[in-house]
Amino acid sequence: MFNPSQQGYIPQISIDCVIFGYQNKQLQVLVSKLNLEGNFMSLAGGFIHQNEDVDTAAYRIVQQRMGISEIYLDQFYVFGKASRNNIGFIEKVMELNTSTFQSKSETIQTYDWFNNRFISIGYYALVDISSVLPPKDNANQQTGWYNIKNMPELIMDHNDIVSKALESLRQNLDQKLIAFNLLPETFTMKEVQELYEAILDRPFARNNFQKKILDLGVLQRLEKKFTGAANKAPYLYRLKKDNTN
Amino acid sequence: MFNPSQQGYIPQISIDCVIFGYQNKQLQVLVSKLNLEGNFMSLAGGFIHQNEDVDTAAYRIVQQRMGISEIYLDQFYVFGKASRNNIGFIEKVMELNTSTFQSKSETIQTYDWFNNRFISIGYYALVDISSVLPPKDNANQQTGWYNIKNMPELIMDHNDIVSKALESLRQNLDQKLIAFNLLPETFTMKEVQELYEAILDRPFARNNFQKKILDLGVLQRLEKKFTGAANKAPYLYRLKKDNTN
DNA sequence: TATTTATTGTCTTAATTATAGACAATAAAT
DNA sequence: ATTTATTGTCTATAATTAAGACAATAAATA
Repeated sequence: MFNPSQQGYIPQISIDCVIFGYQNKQLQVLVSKLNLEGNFMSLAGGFIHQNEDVDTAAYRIVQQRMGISEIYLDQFYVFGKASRNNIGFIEKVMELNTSTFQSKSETIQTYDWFNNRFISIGYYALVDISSVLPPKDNANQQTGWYNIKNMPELIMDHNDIVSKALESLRQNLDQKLIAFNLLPETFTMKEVQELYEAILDRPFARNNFQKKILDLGVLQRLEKKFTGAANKAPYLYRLKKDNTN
Repeated sequence: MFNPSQQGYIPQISIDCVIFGYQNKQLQVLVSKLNLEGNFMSLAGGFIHQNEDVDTAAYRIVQQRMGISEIYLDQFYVFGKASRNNIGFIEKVMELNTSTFQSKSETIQTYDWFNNRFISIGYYALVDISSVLPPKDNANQQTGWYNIKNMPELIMDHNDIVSKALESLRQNLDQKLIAFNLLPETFTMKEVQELYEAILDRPFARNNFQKKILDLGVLQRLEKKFTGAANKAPYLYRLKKDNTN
């Protein structure tokens, strides 16, 4: 984000990624606290190399952040307001980081390309939280997963980007079968239901939900899961590897 | 498109607009033959001024082409392959336009910015063909409306852009009620049905289609339309001005 | 003027899908 | 052996969608 040069990047275009995870029966978004004085919370973002597909750049940005390579990504919207620049953000940063940035004029010159108006391409990523390392910066305790219902204030228009990403995720949920990207390899039907309830923020009837999901024909039933609870054990499921089987 | 300078434009970003119309019971797309030797057919495209919203730029591009101001527009996809540049296109143009472009090296320098890799933001527009002037360039007879089922070969990846635009239009048709933007102010139910059949490329049962559309509650029934045909005259409808009424 | 013809608007019925209710199966605690 | 909480699946009901039927009608035809 603070690469002081735009060498090799396409100017005035950025990518912002809303990384969704699922934990504690709630949809979560990965937010990074920037390594600066002041409470600057941000989505995973970056720029596009001259010889790089936009999709590839988005993968790179999320991979660097998450340390995993198999990631579900969807491009969902372009944020293109003329007023969309980093000036207000940079000014706040300089105000609170006088020791880091010597003089205002020098800073403005160094980050000149960054002060430009930027068009941002929005992507959302769906990751299985349980398969990634706890995404804490050593320095920044506040970096991590935030409940979508209780997001902190983010820099620039990142809160709007999160809202639009959630809207798109909800839209696509039934057409593409992407929710399973938020779950571990194997899962129970109840976990699927709770995930759908978290994403769509509404309850489902257990009996009918199970039928609907099984009728999709994309799940493979595995052995029962040992829970230790004093009741019938649920089956584990996983996505069929191949639809032709 | 052939502005020889990028003065004031955001570099390496373009907008391409798929302008949809409806005529002869078929969905049509507006295609322009470029004012050059050779059969270069293109979508309506352009660039974004530094101080202009991306949405505003798209409106400007379509308005300049259509000569009308009330236009329905939707941003639908970003085309961002690294290989997406104009070099192959420019080379073909130069090959066929030796008198216009003196020397190859000079041309390449003049259009240097244009030879860059470009990221294009796709919009589709829905216009009422009957309310716009016949969009013929005086010089270019081939400029005009083309049946979506019989598109000519377009420059660069414009055929792919059309395909993706149609896909998005179909997706949005039921959620947003945008089809009426393709019809004149007043229309019969049969015309609505034929429009839906053209867009979705499948038949609808007349009785149930009429019920479905009327149940939306967005249409206002007007007087009967005189057809002169030896049968019952159909009602005219128009969109309700205000949903609260 | 009565009849015919083609199309429109709407009603009724059938089929399908979604929602709600019911209950046996079961894993461990009592 | 009984109790308890949860799971998987069945049946019954409601709602929606699709198919069939028919009267209304505008102008041509007899």
